[in-house]
Amino acid sequence: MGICAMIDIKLIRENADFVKERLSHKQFKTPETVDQILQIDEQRRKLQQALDVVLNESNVAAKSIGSLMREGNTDGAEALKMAVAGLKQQEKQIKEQLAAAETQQQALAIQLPNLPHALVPAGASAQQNEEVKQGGRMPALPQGAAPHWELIKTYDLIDFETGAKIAGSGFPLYKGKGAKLQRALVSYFLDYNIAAGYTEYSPPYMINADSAFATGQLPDKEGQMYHMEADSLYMIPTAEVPVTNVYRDVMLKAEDLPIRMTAYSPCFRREAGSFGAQVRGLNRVHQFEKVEIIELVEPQHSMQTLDAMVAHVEQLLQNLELPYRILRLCGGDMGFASAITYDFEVFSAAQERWLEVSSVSNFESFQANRLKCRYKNAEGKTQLVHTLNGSSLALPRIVAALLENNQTPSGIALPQVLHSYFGSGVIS
RNA sequence: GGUGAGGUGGAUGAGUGGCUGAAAUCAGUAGUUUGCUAAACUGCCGUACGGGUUAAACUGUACCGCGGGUUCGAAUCCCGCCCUCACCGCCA
Repeated sequence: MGICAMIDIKLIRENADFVKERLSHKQFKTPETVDQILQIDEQRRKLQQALDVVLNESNVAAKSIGSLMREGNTDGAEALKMAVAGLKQQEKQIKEQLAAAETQQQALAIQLPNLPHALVPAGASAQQNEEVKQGGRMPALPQGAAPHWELIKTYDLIDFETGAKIAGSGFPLYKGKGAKLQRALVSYFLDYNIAAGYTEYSPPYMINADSAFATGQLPDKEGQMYHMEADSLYMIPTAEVPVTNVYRDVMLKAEDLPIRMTAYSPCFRREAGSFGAQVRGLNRVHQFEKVEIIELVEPQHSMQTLDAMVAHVEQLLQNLELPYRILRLCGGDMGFASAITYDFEVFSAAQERWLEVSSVSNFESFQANRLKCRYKNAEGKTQLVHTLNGSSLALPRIVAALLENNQTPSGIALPQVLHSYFGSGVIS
């Protein structure tokens, strides 16, 4: 078993200071981990070399014994067997040490998050995120406009109490026009993505540990996922996990790229410890609907692809006629596996709050390294692909904003693009 | 859940203890030939981690679903597990 760092071990060996500098941007608090990795790595390689020598001696001896046997020289073969007897013991001993070193190095290596891209602003928390753009028109709501949880009651769209009875708090029960609105949004989002060239997938909603590790949910976000202990499966926190894992352990050709996938799925998140005033209604739930886009591209194109994905999501928000802003996340607010992330927020006018509805990230080779998803580049060299993904879009907060921003005395006026999907232009 | 068959390189697929890192075919690739297209012929063509080199060459080790075991030596024998396929049972 090799060492599976998310960051290339060669980069750490050759440029430890650069790695530390970038990690500090991501608020990584223990730069000494890098030095520890280097130290263990050196040790590990020495052991590996020692083991190779011993194994080589065994292999050579075994071949000689084979020839002696074939010549009928049993005495010579027996003598050589005796002579070689000690090698086994040595082999066993070195193997144990090597395994220990590998385990140790692996344990350290998986603690390192992906390195942030040069564009990523410094900063420790959401306050330092950089607003790159605002768009859409702010609605002018009358005094006393209702927040979405009241509108949901008014139009009988979601029964939170019964959802709580069935499963627990944070598991909304959509009904009637609420359920239909969900379906309309999912269909519209998928069609919009398909029209842009993404291939639709409908993945498993549970994943095994290998898949969760490959995209970076394990070990970093173990506590965020629902775990089915009896079957060693996790409920997906996002379609990103099953869909990206389509290409785990796959060798691609350059002409296969880019690979562009979209998938609808429910998403399950424990959201442990995040109760409070800010989580009313649809602001934060344990189960929600989302449509995801995922791309696998050649490394030299990934930043351009990221921009294209951002533009794609932005257009979708414009089509929904929602006021939005785009944030470039600072190092401290970014995910573990991401090199650069743009968040999309819509303004939910009655709550007067910005709600995150999409997060578009370039993971560069971090996920691909864990996925072992590689391709042969133009020079015929094997190289890791770059992976990217984003939501287009997550439903509940879109629903919240649509309800709040479009409330009128005669009902909720839906944006034009949804009319055919919803079968009507208004929720009344 | 039961029974049976099977998991080998990018693909198909041979291989039941040493000369097999793995036949053959296809795909790929470099070249030769032919007036183009097509075809034919020849060479090359797995991955990972090391050593070595300016870079190569060269070289060590590991890998034939995964993990153990037997053996001087395992794709090949033994044990456990996973997965796939077929049939049966159960079931939306």
